[in-house]
Amino acid sequence: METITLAIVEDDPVVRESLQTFFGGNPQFEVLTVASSVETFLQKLDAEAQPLPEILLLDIQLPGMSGIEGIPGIRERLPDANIIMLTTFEDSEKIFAALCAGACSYLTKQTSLLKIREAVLNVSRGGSYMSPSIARKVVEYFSPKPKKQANTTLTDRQMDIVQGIVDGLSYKMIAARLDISIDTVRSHIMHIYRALNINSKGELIKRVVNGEL
Amino acid sequence: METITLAIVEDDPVVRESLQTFFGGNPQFEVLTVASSVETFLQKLDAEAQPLPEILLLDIQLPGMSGIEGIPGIRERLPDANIIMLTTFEDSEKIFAALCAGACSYLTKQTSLLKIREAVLNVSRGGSYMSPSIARKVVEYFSPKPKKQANTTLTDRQMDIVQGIVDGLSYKMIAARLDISIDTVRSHIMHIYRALNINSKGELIKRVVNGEL
DNA sequence: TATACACTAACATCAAAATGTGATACCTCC
DNA sequence: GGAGGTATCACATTTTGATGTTAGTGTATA
Repeated sequence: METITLAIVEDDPVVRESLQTFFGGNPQFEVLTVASSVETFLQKLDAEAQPLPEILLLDIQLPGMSGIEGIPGIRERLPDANIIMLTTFEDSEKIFAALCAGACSYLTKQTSLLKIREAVLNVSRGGSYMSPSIARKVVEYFSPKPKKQANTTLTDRQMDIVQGIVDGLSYKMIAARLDISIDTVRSHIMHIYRALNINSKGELIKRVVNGEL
Repeated sequence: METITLAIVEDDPVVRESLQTFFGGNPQFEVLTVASSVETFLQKLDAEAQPLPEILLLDIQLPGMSGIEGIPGIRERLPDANIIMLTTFEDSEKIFAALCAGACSYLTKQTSLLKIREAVLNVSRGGSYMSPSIARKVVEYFSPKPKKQANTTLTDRQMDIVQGIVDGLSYKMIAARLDISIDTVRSHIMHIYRALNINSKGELIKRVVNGEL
């Protein structure tokens, strides 16, 4: 089995050393770099011309730049590394900020070393692992939304018109596409605007693109 | 420890009975209903006025209605149940369809019974668990997109104008909001359109809402 | 310092959109 | 069979949007 190379960025010395000892003492892993902030981590990467880690364990609450803020910079230097967040924060905002920045796994600090090891292995194999509470928040992101207000139902024909507008067509082009007169298009649009309580193409497009229709 | 009530919907008799035996033989769990299709599952729920399961293990490939198609109907009768998908499919389309329908966990069928048990426990505690390969696809949904083409950078002032348009304001209203003349607004918009190679508010709004700016 | 560029603004023009009224025709539902 | 809704179209008006040119002012950078 190949060894998995790691880096650890964590400011709490207790946690940091615990991780270092745990992974350092396991021949399956090799801890290449340990730092207590994003800034020092990047410096160390520059200084030592060492092999690059495959996986990075990254805290969020750090002196200086936060872990999340640091992700873009880290990914620039380590484009192939997988980033595992390891943090006490469980609020959706931070979770999604981290994932959107490019983290591929997110663990709470209560996670046992064994589970962290499992996460590292999974990530190394191209998978991922998230703490249960985090995973729940992530799946809930997808679950049926509370319906962004009454889907003021438009008729089929009205939806044809809406589609034309969203496609960037002028009234004239919509008329041609649907083979009706431009005045009919105007009439439809007036009714649509009234039904939705709007008064410009812009608002209509926003609603559609936001999935509110 | 409270017993966790389960239902199983799975057409493959081997898998079904294996699950039934495993969970049935563990006093921590109670298997209330077992069915081989969504239709028969719902019938059984109606027929037997039994306690409702907290957690449902649901296959996707089923005779008749697919597991995913069945989720909305199931959630109507079991609004409080947590649905764990258990399936061979690993394509993003099915994963996201299931999650969007309201599933709260997604396991591949290779998952060991012990891991399935872990998933059930996690879900029962209000968390979630996904197979590593599934979890990876889910986090990748969030990860930085391949940058939908050059982020043609607009200036701060231009972004102010864009914001106004996206907010559904007319040129006149934007001018008032930014305390500049309407001609200046026009001038900015002309430059913005040129920079982005577009020629209408509609296209601009579409780009912004799609996060291409 | 000279060049480039962002922001501001006025003036102008044509195309398009927003809004209104009125009218015919076709459904469906009571 | 009449009431109400949808779809169709015409005609008309006002407002907005899209595009262009020109130009003064400030700032940053080569």
